[in-house]
Amino acid sequence: MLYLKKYFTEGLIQFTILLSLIGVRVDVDTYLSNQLPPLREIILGPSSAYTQTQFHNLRNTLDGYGIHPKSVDLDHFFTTRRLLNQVRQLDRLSVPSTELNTWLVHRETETVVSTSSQSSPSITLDNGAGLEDINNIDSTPAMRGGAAAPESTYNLNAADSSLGAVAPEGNQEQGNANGNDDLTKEDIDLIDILWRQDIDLGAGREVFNYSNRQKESEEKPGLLESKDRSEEQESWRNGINLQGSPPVDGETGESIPEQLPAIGSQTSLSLQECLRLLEATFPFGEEAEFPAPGVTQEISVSNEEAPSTSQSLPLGSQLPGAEPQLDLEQQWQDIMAIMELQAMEVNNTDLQTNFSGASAPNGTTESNTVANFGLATRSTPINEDVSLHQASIPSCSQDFPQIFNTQLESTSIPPPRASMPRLSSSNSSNINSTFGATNLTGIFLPPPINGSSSNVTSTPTLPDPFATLLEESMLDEISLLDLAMEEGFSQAQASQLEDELDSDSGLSLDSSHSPASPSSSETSCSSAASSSSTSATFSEEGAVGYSTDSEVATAETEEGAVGGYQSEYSKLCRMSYQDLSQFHGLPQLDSISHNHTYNLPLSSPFSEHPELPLTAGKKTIRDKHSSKLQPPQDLLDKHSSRDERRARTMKIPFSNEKIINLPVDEFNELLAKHHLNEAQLALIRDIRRRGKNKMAAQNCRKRKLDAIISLEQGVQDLRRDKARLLKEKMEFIRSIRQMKHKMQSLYQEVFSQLRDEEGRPYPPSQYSLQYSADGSVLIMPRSVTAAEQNRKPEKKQKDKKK
DNA sequence: ATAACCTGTCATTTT
DNA sequence: TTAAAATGACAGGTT
Repeated sequence: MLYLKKYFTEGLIQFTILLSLIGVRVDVDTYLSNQLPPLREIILGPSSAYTQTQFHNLRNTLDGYGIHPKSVDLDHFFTTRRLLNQVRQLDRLSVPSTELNTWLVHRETETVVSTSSQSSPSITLDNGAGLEDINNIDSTPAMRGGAAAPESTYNLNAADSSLGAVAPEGNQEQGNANGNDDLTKEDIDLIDILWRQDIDLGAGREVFNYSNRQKESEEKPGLLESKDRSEEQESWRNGINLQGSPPVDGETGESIPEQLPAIGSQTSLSLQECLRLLEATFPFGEEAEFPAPGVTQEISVSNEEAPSTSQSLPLGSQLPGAEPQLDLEQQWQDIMAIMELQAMEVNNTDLQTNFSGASAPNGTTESNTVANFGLATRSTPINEDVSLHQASIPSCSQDFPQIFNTQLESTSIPPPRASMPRLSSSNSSNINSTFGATNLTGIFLPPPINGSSSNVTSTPTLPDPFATLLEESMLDEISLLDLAMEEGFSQAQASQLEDELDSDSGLSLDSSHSPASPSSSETSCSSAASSSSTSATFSEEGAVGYSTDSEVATAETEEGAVGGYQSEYSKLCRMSYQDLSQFHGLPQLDSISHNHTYNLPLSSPFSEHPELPLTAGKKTIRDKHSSKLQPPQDLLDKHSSRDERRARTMKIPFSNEKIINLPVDEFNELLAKHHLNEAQLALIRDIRRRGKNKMAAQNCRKRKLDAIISLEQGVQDLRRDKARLLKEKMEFIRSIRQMKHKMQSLYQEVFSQLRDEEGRPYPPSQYSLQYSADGSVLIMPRSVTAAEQNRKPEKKQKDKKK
């Protein structure tokens, strides 16, 4: 056993080292802790869960993944674990409104992660599970190394909050690095109001094709970077301005200031920027002209944040009739889009650069902001890019629900037909093609991707403990299953990725199975052992009735029975090994067996000296090592249990086995048959009590292990179910998205074919199609639409279609 | 020498 | 109410 363990462990270590050299990250702990009892036991020894003290230990290995309770890292570990659990709850279906905030946090933290950790792209793929955690961790003294990045993220938050406060008061806390992660309801409402204003403005801007948006979104990460790194900022700005400004200027001219509501006039620069960013992010967004003071930093930050807020919040608010389910759905879409983008970004840095280079007419008046946008982070870490995309693309996916209200409205400049189809096509192409490039390897094989695509700067800033923590906490904690699920999540749209997804799901299933398979193997082991010892077990359990014939047979059966008790646990395997070894007479293992003498069938039931045969039976095994000089009696005593020795001393005329296993009636008869003194009777009763209790203890421990095993199995089953459900959800979301795509195209088609009384097409900037409750479609002026959204649905009908 | 583990035992509770 | 079973806690032995 020891040798096996040693060799096995060493082999694993060597193999792991080899894999790590190749670049494959191998996390042994994951596999060990992933409910692989046999494997774990082989390496680590018998299940620690079997120890009773472990049962009372909340931090036992079952949950602690092998961390010793006394470990110094334990608190840290559990803190991490708690945070991870919190984040893990994010993927629950019931997403409360606060969830939104969490996601915002997630994005920020992601930025942090990206800046700080280059070596763990896989983390970004997670649903942000580790991000928040990471963020928190980052705030710990040990992680101060990455302080710069978090600050920027907090700035984002601050800007965001200020953004929300813009309407009433203006920016107040822009630059502060406060922890205002959460959007208050007021903020949300304000954003919503702004959003509606945007729509009301009627200034269409369909010009935005997807590539533009994407470009902007890609550039956004640069904002964060730029803020953190002033030097790079300058140089980058210059270069970026060249790229980014032209498109922006083109767009600015189209705005319609007059229609701005009072709130619009109140809005400050940051608000404007926010709106602009919203527009950039959302194709349906309107371009509103606001006085543009020269504020760059905060603005850029706010811009950064704005999309994220607008993503989730305004959508729900903007669709008054939308059920909460839709909101959830959209949030899920957000998540999905985020994941997709992350996946995209990981592999598509080249595309990013291309996009940034290929500027499309993108209307923002302010060169500063443009410059910020233009910062297109070529040298920025991938993760940052990813985060940016998270901000932008999800919005794209989200705009679909609003197609009817907003998307076509905003085309004052470009020809709607051309722009819209292009948009959709580009969108789809991006989603499909780009995602097609997504690769699981990118997730699991961070090193090459990182090295190729992103700067090394972030890596050094990341302390080793941080990286270690990330990897361990993220990969181990979240587990391959979750990770795989998340990945599958991210790849939902790409049919091409289906295979990967499957393989991925296969991976996840494997991971989920791997725990199960071991258990199965374990059970098989146990079953084998139990099968071998089943009869023995029965004989023993039935031994209460107590009928054993031959000593040897009983001895073996008893031994087997002992193993059989625990056969179902990992321990059983060991026990069975023992038994086998004993059966084969392996000398080195003989000493392993403890004194189970009480279990040993002492002999023929009615033999006056049961111990002799018993000890003889055991002697055959043990004597090989035990001193040969010992007299038989010593051996007998030595290998007998205390009770046996006592019984022998007291000259009890029958075997302990009978004392223990006989039914009460027979036991009483037996006592009555013999004339025994008080001492003998007391001893016999003690022997019986202890023997019974001994078996009871064994059963009790067995039950404990059974319970633990069943719980583990239940956890595995639940994980599998979770993975399956998530996969199904992914598919549903994908189909919904496809349907929305179709809807969009149909909308365009219908709208383009509409003609007024004079045969002229309706300008998309002024009219939009609205669904009525009865299923008919109305074309309505934008103003009406906006007003309707705000209050009552008064319908000015024009044409009715279908 | 020590820690971890296993098993038996006792005291107590539960059945 | 009692016996048996169950269980927590501890001790001793083994690795």
